[in-house]
Amino acid sequence: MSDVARLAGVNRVTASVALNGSSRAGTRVSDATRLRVIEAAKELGYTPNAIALALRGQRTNIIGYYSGYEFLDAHDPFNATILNGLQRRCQMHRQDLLIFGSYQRNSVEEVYASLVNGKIDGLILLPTPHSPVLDELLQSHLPVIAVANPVPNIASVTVDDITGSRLLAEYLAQKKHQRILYRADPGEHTSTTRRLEAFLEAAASFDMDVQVSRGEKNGRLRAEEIDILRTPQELRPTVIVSWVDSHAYMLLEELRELNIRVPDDIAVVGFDGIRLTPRPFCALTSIRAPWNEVAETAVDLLMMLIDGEKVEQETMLPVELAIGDTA
Amino acid sequence: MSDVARLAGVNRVTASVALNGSSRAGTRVSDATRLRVIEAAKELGYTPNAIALALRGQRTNIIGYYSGYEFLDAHDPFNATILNGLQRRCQMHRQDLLIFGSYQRNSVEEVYASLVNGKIDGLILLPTPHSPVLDELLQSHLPVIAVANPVPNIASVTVDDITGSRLLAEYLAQKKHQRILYRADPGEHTSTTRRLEAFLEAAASFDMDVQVSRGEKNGRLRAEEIDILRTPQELRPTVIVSWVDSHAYMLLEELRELNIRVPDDIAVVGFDGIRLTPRPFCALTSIRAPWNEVAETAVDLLMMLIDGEKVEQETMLPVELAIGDTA
DNA sequence: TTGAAAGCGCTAACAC
DNA sequence: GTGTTAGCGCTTTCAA
Repeated sequence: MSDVARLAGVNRVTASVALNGSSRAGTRVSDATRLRVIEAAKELGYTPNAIALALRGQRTNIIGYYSGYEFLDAHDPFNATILNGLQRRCQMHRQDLLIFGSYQRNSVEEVYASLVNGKIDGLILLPTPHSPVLDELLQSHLPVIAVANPVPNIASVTVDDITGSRLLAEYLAQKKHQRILYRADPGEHTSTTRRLEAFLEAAASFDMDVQVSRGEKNGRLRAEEIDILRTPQELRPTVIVSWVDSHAYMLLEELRELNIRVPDDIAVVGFDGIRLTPRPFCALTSIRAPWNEVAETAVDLLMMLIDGEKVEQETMLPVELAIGDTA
Repeated sequence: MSDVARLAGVNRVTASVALNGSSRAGTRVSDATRLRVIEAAKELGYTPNAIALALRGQRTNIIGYYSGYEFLDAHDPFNATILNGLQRRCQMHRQDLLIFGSYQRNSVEEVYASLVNGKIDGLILLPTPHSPVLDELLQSHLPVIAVANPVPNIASVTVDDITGSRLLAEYLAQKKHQRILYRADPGEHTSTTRRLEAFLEAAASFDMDVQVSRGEKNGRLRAEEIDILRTPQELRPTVIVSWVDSHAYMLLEELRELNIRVPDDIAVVGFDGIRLTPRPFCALTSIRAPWNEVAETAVDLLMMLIDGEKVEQETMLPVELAIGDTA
C-alpha cells in the first residue's frame, strides 16, 4: 500500500481512505486524488492484507465450525448437510468458514487455545456430551452458537425432537404396533435424550410396550438385540425405532443378512429424514429434520452475537413425518 | 502478554522469549524467570494471538480449499472424500482448513482477492476448466496444488485415468461387449478428457464400437440417449460407461424406471469407486480411485511448497478395477 | 541474562 | 482536503 501511495503521490493513509471509502471521520479525499489512487492500486495489483486488517479491526471475518471431539466425517449425511448450510450462509454474510476437525490427540487446553486465538470471530459448535471445552468456552468471550444439541448457557439451534418423537409414536400406534424396540443413542446427547424420553411418554399414552436398547457407537446389532429378534414372532417387537437414520440403514442391511424382511417381518423407522444421493436400497420411514436450516440459522444468529446483539437461548425448528417403505 | 510480563515483573519481550522458547538468537532467559513467566501466563489464562503472530511471521498456518466455481456439495461422495482427506492431513501438519465454497455471484477479481489476501498460506484447488482465476493464481506467489485435474504450470495430484480406462476396456472386452455407449463429462476437465481418450484408444484396440454422448450437467438421460436405449436389443449398446460413479447411479435409477434390467439387458460401469454409506441399492462396477490419498498427498505437497521446496509437476496415484453387480 | 527499538500492514483520531 | 501520530500483539535484532 505504501507503493500505491507513492505511485499516486500521496500519503499512505490518504491512499487507505481513498480506497476503502471509510470517510466517516474528518478525513476526506478529493475525487481526483481518489481516482489517482484507485488507478495506482489497479496498476500495482494491490490487494488489501486481511491479516493486517484483522489485527487492526479485531475481526477476521472467519467463523469456525467445531464438531466436538469426533472426526468430522463429511460422508455422514448429517455432517454433510450441516456443512452445506454453513457454507451457503457464510458466503451470504461474506464470512470465511474454518473447519476444526478431529482433535482426538490434542489436549483440552490445545483445542481451547486454537479456538480462542483470534483466528475466528465466532464459533458454531456441535456439542458432545460432557465436552470439557464447553466449560472453558463459557468463560471466554468468544461468541458461540450450538447446533442440534441444546446446551445450558449457550444459545442453540435445534429441531423439535419432542414433536418428532410424538409423530412417530402416533404413526406407529395408528399402524397397530404394540411391541417396540427403541435403539437409543449410545452417547448421551441432550437432543437424543429428550427424543427418547418424549417417545417413551407418547408410547405409554398409546399403551405400547417399549424396550430400550443402548447399542454400540458403530450402530451394529449387539448379541442381546439379535436374541430379541430371534424370539417367536408373536412375542418379539413388531417395529424397531432407531434414534438416527444412519444406524437404521445399517440395521436394514443386518436384517437382510438375518433373513428378516422389512416391513413384513418387522418395521423400521429412523430420525433425520435426510434425502440421500445416490438413493439407498430402500426409503426409510423417518422424521424429517431441517438440518440445513439449522445450520443456516446458526450462522445468522452467530453473526448477531458477533455484532453484539442478543439472541434467544434456544431456537427450535419444526420437523415432519416422512413415510417411506419400511414402516 | 503485557499483563503476563507485568505480573512476572519482566519486559514484554522477555516474557515472549520465555514462553515460546525460540531462544535461537542471543536472547536467553534464566530458568527462574521462565518459570515465573509461565506461572503468570497460566494464572492469566494467556493465549497467544494467532493474528498478531500471522502478521509478524507472514504465516497463518491456515490452508485453503477452493473447489472451483461450483458449490462445494459435501453430499457428493467425491467432495466428501476429499474433505476428509484434507482434514486429516491438515491436522497432522497442525494447519487449519479454510473452505472456500461457492462463489457463483462474485467476480473473478473478488475471488482472486479473497484467495491472496494473506489469510491462507497455500491453496488446494479443484480446478474447473477455463477458470479465469487460474491465470491470476499463476501470477501470484501463493503456493497452489491442484487435485484431480492436471493443470499446466501448477503442481497437481491426480489419479491414473489412463490405466483406469484401459482396465475398464479390457474387462468389457473380456466380457464380450461389442457396442458401448460412453457417457462423457459435459464439462471438459483435463482428467476426464484423458479418461475418455484412453478408453477410446483401448476400445479400438479390442475392436469395440464406442458411441460417445456428452450429457447434461445433472446426469439425467437426454432424449437422444433414450432413443438409443430403445433401439432393438441386437443393435443397441450392451454396456454404458459413465465418466463418474454418481451419474452412473442416477442412470441406474432411470434404467429401472424404463424397465431396462441391469446387467441382464444392459451393463453399467462407472469411475470413482467410492464406497458409500448407507450402501446404495446395488454395487456398481467401477474403477476405484484413491481420492483420500489424493487429498492427503496434496496437503503434503502444499506444505513442501510453503516451506520453499520444489515438488513434482504431477503426482499420479494408481487405480484398480472394482467389480460389482452391474457389469 | 535482560531490555530497547523497529516493524509486520493497516486505519481511527486528530491537527494542519 | 491532506498529512501526522499512535497502536492492534507479537518477535527478531541488537545493545546493555
